[in-house]
Amino acid sequence: MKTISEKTIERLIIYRGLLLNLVSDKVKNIFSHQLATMTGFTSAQIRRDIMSIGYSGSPVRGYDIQNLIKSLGEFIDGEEKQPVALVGLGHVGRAVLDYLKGRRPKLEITASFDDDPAKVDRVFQGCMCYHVNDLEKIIEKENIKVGIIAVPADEAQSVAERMANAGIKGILNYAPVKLNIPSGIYVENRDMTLAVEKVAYFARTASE
Amino acid sequence: MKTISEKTIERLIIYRGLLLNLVSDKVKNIFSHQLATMTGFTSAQIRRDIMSIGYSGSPVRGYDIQNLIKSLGEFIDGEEKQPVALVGLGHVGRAVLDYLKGRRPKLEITASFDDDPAKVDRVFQGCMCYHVNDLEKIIEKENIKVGIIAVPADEAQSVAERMANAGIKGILNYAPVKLNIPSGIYVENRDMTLAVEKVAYFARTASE
DNA sequence: ATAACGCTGTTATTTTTTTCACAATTTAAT
DNA sequence: ATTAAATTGTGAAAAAAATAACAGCGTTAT
Ligand SMILES: NC(=O)c1ccc[n+]([C@@H]2O[C@H](COP(=O)([O-])OP(=O)(O)OC[C@H]3O[C@@H](n4cnc5c(N)ncnc54)[C@H](O)[C@@H]3O)[C@@H](O)[C@H]2O)c1
Ligand SMILES: NC(=O)c1ccc[n+]([C@@H]2O[C@H](COP(=O)([O-])OP(=O)(O)OC[C@H]3O[C@@H](n4cnc5c(N)ncnc54)[C@H](O)[C@@H]3O)[C@@H](O)[C@H]2O)c1
Repeated sequence: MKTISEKTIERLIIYRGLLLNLVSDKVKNIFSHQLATMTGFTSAQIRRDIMSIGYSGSPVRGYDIQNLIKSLGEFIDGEEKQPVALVGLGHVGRAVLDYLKGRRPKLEITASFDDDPAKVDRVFQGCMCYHVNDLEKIIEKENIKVGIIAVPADEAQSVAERMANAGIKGILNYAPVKLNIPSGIYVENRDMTLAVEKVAYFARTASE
Repeated sequence: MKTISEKTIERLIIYRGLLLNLVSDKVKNIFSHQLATMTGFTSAQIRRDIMSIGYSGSPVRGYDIQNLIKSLGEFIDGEEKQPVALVGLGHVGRAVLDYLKGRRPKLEITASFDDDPAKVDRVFQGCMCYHVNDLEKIIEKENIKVGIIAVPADEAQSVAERMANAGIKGILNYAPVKLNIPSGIYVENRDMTLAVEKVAYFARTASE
């Protein structure tokens, strides 16, 4: 199968989210141009993206919503449920934990870690908080491949290294630092300062 | 001046953040290939980006760190301080407010809004929380052009419309919905589910 | 002075991503 | 059956982004 770009994956995820929100008994099908209006992408882009996962619609009828959701799901999520580890139960960690809870059946934060005695060994949102010392042990035992970093900036690198050692293959990093880890591990950075600065730049220059 | 792409802006912001973190009296200059190692971009890319804001380094010496930070700052931030409005003081809103506090001199959340009586008319991190009913009034009075949305998903569209009405030009949206607002307003979406799904996808497929 | 070095600035090239445009196809109407 | 209508799937074109390549220059060593 041809490799799919990061941008395409992002759009596919957007389509799936959108479709999940409009499931109804009334409408069974949807056209690429409708998805285009809803997302702001072009219809050609959408047809191409959907083509790339091997799903086919029908001319005249468009795409069958239920089947498309199913195909997108298989492509994005794979077969098995993916457990996720979260490190750092501060503001950000808690928001993330609350938010993901029950939202995607195939993704669940099954283990969290902190080094604050007030948090360790308690259960948050149904998720056990372990001491960060046990990180490798738990991640290996539960065969977790996805990690979220929500610790202060100067702890992030060390957490990332330990995740890498424990066999994590993808990291979502909320700390505002570039992580230095072996290639082969996918890292997605979500730096809030960057986001605000970017919006501020376009807000400022748009009006000139 | 030629218009600068979104991707370039993101990288410029990354360079600036990085340089701010390594300010020291020891090292005065930096080479494009050093920035390349630190960021993971190529040196050619970096020279090109820096060129695009009109800054020039010196052969042999590379870039003067202080001057480069200054040029990047002028380009990214502009002259004047930019006030920012935050709507929704839940988990996400609070994290954002705490986090941005004092981090960028030119960016400050000067007004926040909620509809929860327990929060309205109180001060959080030095930032006044107004009732969301007064949104237009305050935003217009303080001439705010940048807004952050951190309210529940089904409130986001209405908040966005009110922001647009009040003259906001850029929105950072943490709610997992596509906002429908007039063109000319820049919108940056930060959907956490999307981020986790993306990382999970690459974690899963990388190891195959 | 001058030569050698190693960098930047910038043009050219390549690669990737998006858009265009239309033949093929399915359905519904006649 | 035949026609008309409207959409998909996709090759081709265009646009955007990244990389490569190197001339020219400032610095340093000699
Ligand atoms: N991307 C964003 O939107 C955003 C917003 C705010 C903050 N941040 C960043 O996210 C990170 C967390 O922010 P926060 O506001 O939640 O901070 P916080 O201080 O509220 O939470 C940090 C948590 O990590 C725990 N911790 C500290 N060191 C640890 C370690 N070595 N191992 C395990 N746990 C450890 C602390 O006990 C605490 O519970 C910071 O790096 C911050 O800069 C990002
Ligand atoms: N992008 C992310 O990383 C991420 C993570 C978690 C949550 N979220 C999203 O961010 C948003 C906020 O999440 P949260 O966990 O902070 O939720 P929350 O419920 O903790 O906070 C929402 C806040 O908005 C206020 N509010 C509600 N309606 C309002 C209105 N009409 N006007 C003004 N204020 C109003 C509430 O009083 C509350 O203080 C949600 O849309 C959620 O889906 C995003």
